[in-house]
Amino acid sequence: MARTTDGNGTPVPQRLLATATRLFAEQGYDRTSVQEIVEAAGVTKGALYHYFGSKEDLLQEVYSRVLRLQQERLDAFAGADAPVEQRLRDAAADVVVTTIENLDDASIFFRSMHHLSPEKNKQVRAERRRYHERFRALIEEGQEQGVFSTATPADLVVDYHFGSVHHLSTWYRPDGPLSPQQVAEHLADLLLRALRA
Amino acid sequence: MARTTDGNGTPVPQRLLATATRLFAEQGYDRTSVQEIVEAAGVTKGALYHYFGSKEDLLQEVYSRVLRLQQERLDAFAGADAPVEQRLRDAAADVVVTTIENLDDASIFFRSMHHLSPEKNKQVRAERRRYHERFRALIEEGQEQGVFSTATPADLVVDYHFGSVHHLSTWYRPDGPLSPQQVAEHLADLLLRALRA
DNA sequence: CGCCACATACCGACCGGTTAGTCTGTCCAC
DNA sequence: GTGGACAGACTAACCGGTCGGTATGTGGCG
Repeated sequence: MARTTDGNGTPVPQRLLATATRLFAEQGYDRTSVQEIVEAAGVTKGALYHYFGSKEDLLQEVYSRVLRLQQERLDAFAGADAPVEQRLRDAAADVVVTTIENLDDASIFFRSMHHLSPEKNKQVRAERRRYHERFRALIEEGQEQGVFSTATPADLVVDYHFGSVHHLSTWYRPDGPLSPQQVAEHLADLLLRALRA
Repeated sequence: MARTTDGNGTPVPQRLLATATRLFAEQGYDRTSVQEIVEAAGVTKGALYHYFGSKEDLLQEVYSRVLRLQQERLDAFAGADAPVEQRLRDAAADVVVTTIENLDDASIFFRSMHHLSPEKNKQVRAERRRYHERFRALIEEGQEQGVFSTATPADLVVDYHFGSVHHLSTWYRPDGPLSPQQVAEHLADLLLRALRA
């Protein structure tokens, strides 16, 4: 029997990544020791360093997974065949839902960015900027068509919205009164109302 | 001659706190060693532990300073003699300016909260809730008077705005094109426009 | 004025504990 | 029997915090 699945059904690398994600979100990157991760995943350090080059690689994996997912979803919504205000609303609401559904990833993302080495950080920032710019383009499109106000620079509007998305991991609780979809609707509403020409 | 000022003009405790604030903001709490702090402040560990009980106390000092300041300012703006939309706008803009002017404090605040011990964390959260509720009351006042839309729960609006404030430490750069006041005007505008009845 | 008693401010060697990462060895599948 | 998939003991570098000691200042007293 291949050791890669051990007692559990999921292969070791995935299990390590999932465990690390949970622990990083709960305790923070620096407060989580490699020993803790491997124990929780039911393996030893040998296994971890067999699949990952370093503890930091584990963190970077979380980042690239999140970024890839969000970028794909944004591309889909932004490129849809609908009026720009509809496309922006859908994209804005979707990123809220996706963030809430992966709250662990989100809190790691915003809290532990500065733990990455300069090169990896640069890489992440670059990908993030691409995402940012895609979103901004959507707003600018609406401004040019006259359906969105031009009172506020598009850049700032993007940061305004992503600020609230970023903040979700601080206050949103799954057992609270609002479902992810409801929160998403409200936040998208606020954005669209702020943008009314 | 009193040693408290050593070669430098500022007294040792303040110097230690200022140095720690800068380093915590630059590298994060866990990544900053006590040794590093005392070296940068030009003293030794003996001095630090003479004035502070622990490394954590240093962090808590930052928190209580920020919270006290913001609460005072909010109280002043919220209790002013002006229409509610004016008071909200002023308060919303002021917290942006104050945050930008103390960006180090702000990034520590949001990034290192979970590094505080449970008791201290609870204390900080309680103070933060008071602040949150004061702000919410302002919005509810406007909603009751019919000048603000009731489409979005006041709670969520508060989190929406503070999300963007929180996010400032991620993207705002002093050498960017916008002054703190300009950013504050824009963000307050966005909030007020989103709230138009 | 001079001297002693004490407090304050700080130094820096040191301690127990923890950490990320390494390395050698074992075991099983093919 | 060869190579991938791990196990787990080990290391070297730190870490926060402590502690005995010292230099300087201050107030009381004769």
